[in-house]
Amino acid sequence: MGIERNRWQNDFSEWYNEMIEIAGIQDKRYPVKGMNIWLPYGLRIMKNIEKFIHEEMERTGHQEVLFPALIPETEFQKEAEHIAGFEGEVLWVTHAGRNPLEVRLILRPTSETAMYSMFSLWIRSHADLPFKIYQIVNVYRYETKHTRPLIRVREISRFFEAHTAHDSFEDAERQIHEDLEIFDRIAKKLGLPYIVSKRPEWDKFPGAFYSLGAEIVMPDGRTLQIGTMHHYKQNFAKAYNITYEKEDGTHEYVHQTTYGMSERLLAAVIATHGDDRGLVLPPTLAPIQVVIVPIPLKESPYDVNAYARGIAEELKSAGIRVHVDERDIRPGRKFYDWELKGVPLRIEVGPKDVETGKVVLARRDNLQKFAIDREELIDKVRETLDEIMENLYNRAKEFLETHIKRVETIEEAKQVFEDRRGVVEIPWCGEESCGLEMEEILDAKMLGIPYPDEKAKIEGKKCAHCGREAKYIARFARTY
RNA sequence: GGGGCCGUGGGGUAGCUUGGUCUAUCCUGCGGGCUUUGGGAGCCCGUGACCCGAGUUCAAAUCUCGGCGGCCCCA
Repeated sequence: MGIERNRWQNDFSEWYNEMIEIAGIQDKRYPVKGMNIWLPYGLRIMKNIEKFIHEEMERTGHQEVLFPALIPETEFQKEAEHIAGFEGEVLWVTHAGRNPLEVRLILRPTSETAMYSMFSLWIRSHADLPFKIYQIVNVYRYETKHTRPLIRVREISRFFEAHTAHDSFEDAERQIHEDLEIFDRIAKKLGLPYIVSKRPEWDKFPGAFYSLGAEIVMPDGRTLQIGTMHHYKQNFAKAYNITYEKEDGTHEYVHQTTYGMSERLLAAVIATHGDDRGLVLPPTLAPIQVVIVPIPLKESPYDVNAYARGIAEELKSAGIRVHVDERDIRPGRKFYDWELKGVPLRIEVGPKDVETGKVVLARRDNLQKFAIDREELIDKVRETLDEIMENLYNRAKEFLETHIKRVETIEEAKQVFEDRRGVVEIPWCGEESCGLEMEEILDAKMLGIPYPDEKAKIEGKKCAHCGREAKYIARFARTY
C-alpha cells in the first residue's frame, strides 16, 4: 500500500482546490471573488506558521506594530513608481455615507505608503537605526482574473511585512542577508526546499532598487513565490523625507528594506507535501500531531477507549499535540478522514494491543504501519515524527532538484517546458530586450538570476537568444 | 486585455436541445434509531435545491437580456 501522487501531479489545480475545501482549510463560497473564509483547521495551521515568524522576528529584534488599513490618496501618491505599480488593482474608499470624501482613501495593497510618513516622524537620529518593525495584516489587491485560494486573492488576509531603515546601503544589505537567514529557518520548519532569485529590472517591486524572490516548484511544475525581500536604497526615504541626524550633525536619508510573506506559505506546504489521499502536514505545524483511533470490539473485555485516553494523556504531558477520535463511526472511515487532513501520525489501539501492551503507529507520509511496545511510546513517537519531518523535506528536495534544469539553447528550454516543466536555467547576456523576448518565446517568466550574484555569473557561454557573450544564468518558469 | 463553457439541497449530479403532473432524479453529507467496529459496513426514518434581477409566454430549472459567481483557453 504505497503512496500515490497521480492526481496531485497531473490534475494539480483540481486536487488543490478540492483539498482546500474538504480538508477544512478555507471556504471559498463567500460571495466576493478572491476573498475566502478561513476555517478553524486551516487557521490553526496558519497560526502555527505565524508562530515561527513571530519567533524569528523576536530573535532578530523586530518589533510588531499594526497600521490602519486605509491610506490617504495624498500619501499613496508620493512615490511615483510605487503608485504606478499598484494603481490598477487598488480599491478606493470614496464616500462616507452619502458624502464624497475630500481626500479619497485606498485600502492598502501593502503598507509602504502608510508607514513611511510615520517613519519620518519616528526616526530622528543615528541612534534610532537600524529601525525594524513588522506586522501581519490583511491587504487588498483587486485581481480581475483567476483567483486561487491562498495563492492569488483579492484580500491577502495574513500578509507579513517587515520594514526596516538603516544608516547605510551596507547595513541595509546586511538586513537582506538576515532576511534570507530568517527565511531559511522558517522554510526548514515547513520542510520546504526553495530557490532565491534576483528579479530582473522589469519585474522589481515598484519603487525598489532591487528585489529578491524565493520560490518553490509546485506539483505541476509552475513556481510559486513565497517570500520577497526588497532593497529600496533611498527611494522611499526621499519621497517621504525620512532622514536622520548623523554623528557630525548633518542629515541623511535612510536606506530601507522590506520583507514579505503570506498565506502562500500554507499553499506551499499543502502543495509540496500532499498526495492523492490529501494533505500531509509536517509535524512542526500540524494542529494535531498524533491522532488516536480506538478500535472497539463488542465481545471484548478490554476498554480500548480508556487505554486510548491514557496514551493521549501521556503524549500530551510530553508536549505532543494529540487528539483521541471517539466518534461513533467505523475506524476505517476515521483513517481516511485524518489522512485527508494530513495528521502526520496515527495511533491505532484495539483489544489485542490492550492485552499485549502494544500500540500500532501509522505514518501519514509513507503509510507504513508498525507495532511498538507501550513502554517506549514517547520515544518512538518523537523519533517517528522526526523521521517524517526529515522524509518530507528530502522528498521535496528531490522534487525541486529534478525540476531545475540547466540548458544552453532555447530549443532545450522549450523541451523542458513541454515535458516535466519546472525551472530552466539558461545563459543570458543581461540585456532587458533579450530577456523579454525570451519570456515571449518560452511563454514563461524570468524569475531572475540566482542569488547571490556570484552564483549567477558565468563565462564562456553564449546568450541563448542573441548569441552574444552571456553574463549570467537566468531562470525561467511558468509561474503562479 | 480577448475568447469559450458553466451556475439545480451542504458537496457531486439528472433534467434544459423540443417550456407543461418537475409535487425536480440519483449518489454523498447531515439529524435520529437498530446494528457493527484492525481500511470508506448495512437497514429504517427524517432533512434539504432550480444564483440574482428583468423580459417573452396561458405556463420558465428549461428561452432572451443584464448582473454576480465559477472553470478553461489565448495574449
